Amino acid sequence: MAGSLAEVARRAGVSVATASRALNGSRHPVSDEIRERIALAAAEVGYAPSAIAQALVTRKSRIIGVIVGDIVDPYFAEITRGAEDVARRAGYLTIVCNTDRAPATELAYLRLLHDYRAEGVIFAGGGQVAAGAGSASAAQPSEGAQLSEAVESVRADGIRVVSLAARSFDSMRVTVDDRAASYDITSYVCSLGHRRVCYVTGPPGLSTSAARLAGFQAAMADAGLSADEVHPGEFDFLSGQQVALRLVGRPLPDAVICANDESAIGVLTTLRQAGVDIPGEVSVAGLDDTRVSRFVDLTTVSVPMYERGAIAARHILDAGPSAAGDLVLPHRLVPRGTTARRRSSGSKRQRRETPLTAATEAR
Amino acid sequence: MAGSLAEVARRAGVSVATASRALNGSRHPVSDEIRERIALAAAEVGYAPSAIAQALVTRKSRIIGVIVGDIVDPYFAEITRGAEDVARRAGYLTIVCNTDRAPATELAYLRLLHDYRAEGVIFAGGGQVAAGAGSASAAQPSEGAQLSEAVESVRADGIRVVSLAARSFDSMRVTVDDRAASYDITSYVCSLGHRRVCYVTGPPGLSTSAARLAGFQAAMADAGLSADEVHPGEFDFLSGQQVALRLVGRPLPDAVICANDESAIGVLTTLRQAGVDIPGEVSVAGLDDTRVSRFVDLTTVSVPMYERGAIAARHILDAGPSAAGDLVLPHRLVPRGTTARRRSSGSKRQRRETPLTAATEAR
DNA sequence: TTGTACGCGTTATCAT
DNA sequence: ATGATAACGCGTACAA
Repeated sequence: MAGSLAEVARRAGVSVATASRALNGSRHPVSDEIRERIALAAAEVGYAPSAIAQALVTRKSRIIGVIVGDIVDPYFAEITRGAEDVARRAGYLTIVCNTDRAPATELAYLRLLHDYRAEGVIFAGGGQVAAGAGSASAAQPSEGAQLSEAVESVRADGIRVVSLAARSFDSMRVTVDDRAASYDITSYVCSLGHRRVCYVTGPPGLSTSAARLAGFQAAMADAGLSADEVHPGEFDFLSGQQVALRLVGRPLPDAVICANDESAIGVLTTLRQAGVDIPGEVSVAGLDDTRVSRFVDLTTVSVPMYERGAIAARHILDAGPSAAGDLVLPHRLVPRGTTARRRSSGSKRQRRETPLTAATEAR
Repeated sequence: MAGSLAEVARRAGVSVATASRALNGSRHPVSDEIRERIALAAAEVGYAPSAIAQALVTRKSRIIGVIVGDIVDPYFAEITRGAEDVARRAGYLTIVCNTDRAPATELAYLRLLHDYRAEGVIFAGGGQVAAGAGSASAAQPSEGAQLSEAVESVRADGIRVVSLAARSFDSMRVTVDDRAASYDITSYVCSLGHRRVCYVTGPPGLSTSAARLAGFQAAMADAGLSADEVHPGEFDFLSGQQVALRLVGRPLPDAVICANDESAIGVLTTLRQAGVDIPGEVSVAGLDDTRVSRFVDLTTVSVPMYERGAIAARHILDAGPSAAGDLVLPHRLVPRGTTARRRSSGSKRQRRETPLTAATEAR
C-alpha cells in the first residue's frame, strides 16, 4: 500500500501536521532540514496523497462531470476535449457520462456525480422539450420534472452546472444560437439558386432539433420557398443514408440540408455512391463543423464545441462568484465543396444506374 | 447542503449506524417502521450519500481511468465507450485522460489516478518503443523507466492496470495482433494485382506504428514486391492529405495502405479532390474500422476497439483473482469500396487537372 | 517553527 | 434490532 501521511511522518520523526505542510503547497513555514527529511521519507514509502481523504476534509473533489449523448459522436467528443483540457491543467479529473440522451440515465448520472461531490457538471447536449401537457401526475413526476428537481438539489449543494444547449432546468448557459445557425446555412443554400430543398431533422422532441428545424423553416419562408420536404432523422449517419436512399428513386431535389454533420455525411456519401454528382446535381449541407466535415469537405456552420466545453469547465473552476450571465457564442458559416450554384435542370448529367444494395453494415 | 447521514439519523431519531444500514444495501436487519422513518427523513433533507466518505472507509473508489491519446480520435472514443458502458452499469465512474501520447502527461495522469485510488486504469494506446540505448542516466531516469516504476507502484497498491496495446511496462493485456492485421490488409491489396503500393506510417517510435509497419513489410516481401515507398505519417488526417498531395504530381502508385483509418481517409479524400478515381486508378486501405470508415466505405481491418475497452473494464471490476492471462482478440479484414482489382495502366482515364490549392483549413 | 487534537461522512465491530 | 464508537487519511485551528 502507498504509505499514508502518518507513516511518512513517523519515518521522518515529525508530526503529521508538519508532514502535511511540507508535502503539499502549504504557506506554513517549515524548516528546510525537516522538509528534506520528510521528502526523503515520502519517497521511500512511495507516498501518494489520498485525494479521497483530501476531498473529504477540504470539501473540494477536483472532479467535473461531462454528460454527453455518446462520446463517439464527434460533436460530444470535441466538447469533452475542451473541458478536459482546462480541467487537466488545473489538476482536475474529468468524468464522461454517456446517456444516449435517455433522461433516466442523465438523472442517474447527475445523482452519482452529486454523490461524488463533483465540483461541476456540464450538460453537453440539448434536452427533451416539454411533451404534451398533462403527462405528469403528482404521484409519478415526469422525467423532466425529476431532472429539474435533481439539478436544483445539486446546485443547492454548491455544485455548478452549466448547459451547452437549451434545457428545461435552470443553470448557467454557454450556448450558441442554433436557430440562427440553421437559418444562416439555409439562407446560404437558397442564395445559391436552389429552390427545392429538403431537410433532415434531428431526434424528435430534442430542443436542439426543434431550434434547428425552426431556423430552416424561417429561412425558407423568408426566401419565399416551400419547406414541406422535411424528413425525420436522428443526428446520425444512418438517418442521412436512409433519406438519401428514399430520395434517389425520384426526381432529385436541388439541395439537402441536414440538422447536423453526421446525417449530412450520410446523405452525401450515399448519394455519391448512388452515382449522384455532389454538388453538381445536388448540394448538401450540415451543421456543427466537426473534424470529419473537413475530411469530406462538407459545407456547414461552425458552432464551437471545443470552446464551449472549455469555457464551461473554466466557469466551474473559477470558484469566484463570477456568476456571469449566460454566454451565447457566435456561429460561423463555413462554405465548402458540397454546395454549389444551381445548374439548370437540363445540364445535369445522366446518372449511372447502380443497383442500390443498402450497404448498411450492422454495427 | 446535502444532509449528512448524521442529520438524517437525528431527524429520524435513530443512530447513524441504523441510518447507514437502512439507506444503503446493508444485509443487516432493520425494522420496517424505522426503515420508513429514515427514508422519510432522508428525502426531507435531500440526503445524498458521500461517495467520497464511502470510498475512504470502504477502500473502493468505484472509479476507473482511461488513458487515451485524444478522445476526439474515433479509435480512442470507441474504446472509451466500451469501458464506460460496463462501468456505468456497475455504478462506476469513468475518467478520460487525454495525453496526446506525451509520456510526461501519461505519467502525471497515472499518478493522479493513483491519488484518487482508482480501482483500475486502462492504457488505450501503444507506447514509445525503447529509444536508442544509453539515453537514460541514473540521475534522470528515462520517461519510460519512470512510467514503468509508476505503474509498478500503482499495481502494488492493488490498482489493476490493463493495456490495450504493446507497452514497455508490465500489466495485463487485452490486445490485437497489429502486425498480423497489417499483414492481412497488405496481402489482400496485393492479391488484387497491385504491385506498386505505398505505405503511410504512424507516429515514429510508437509500438503500434512499428508493428503495423512490420506487417506491411513482411507481406510485401512475401508477395515478392518492394516495400520502399514508405511515407512518414502521424495517424491523422493531415498526414494522409500531405502524402496524397506529394503523390499526385508524379505517376500514381497502384495502391496506398495507411497505418490507420484516419490517415487513409486523408489520402482518400485528397486524392479524390485532385480528380483521382478511387478505386479506379488507385486503391486505398486503412486499419482500425472506425465508424467513419463505414461512412466513406473504406477498405480496412477491424481491430475491435469497443470490445477491448469493455473487456478491460470488466476485468477491472471483476475483483476475482481472474488474473486470467493476456487476451489477444481476433481481427477481421473488411473489404469495401476503396479497393479494387488493378486495371491495366492504359485503361486509366485521364485525370482532370484541378489546380491543387491545399485546402488545409487550420483547426 | 512544530505538535495536538478535532472533524470531514461513512462503514463496521462490538455491545446491548 | 439498535446503538456507541473506532477507524479511514488528511487539513488545520489552536496550543506550545
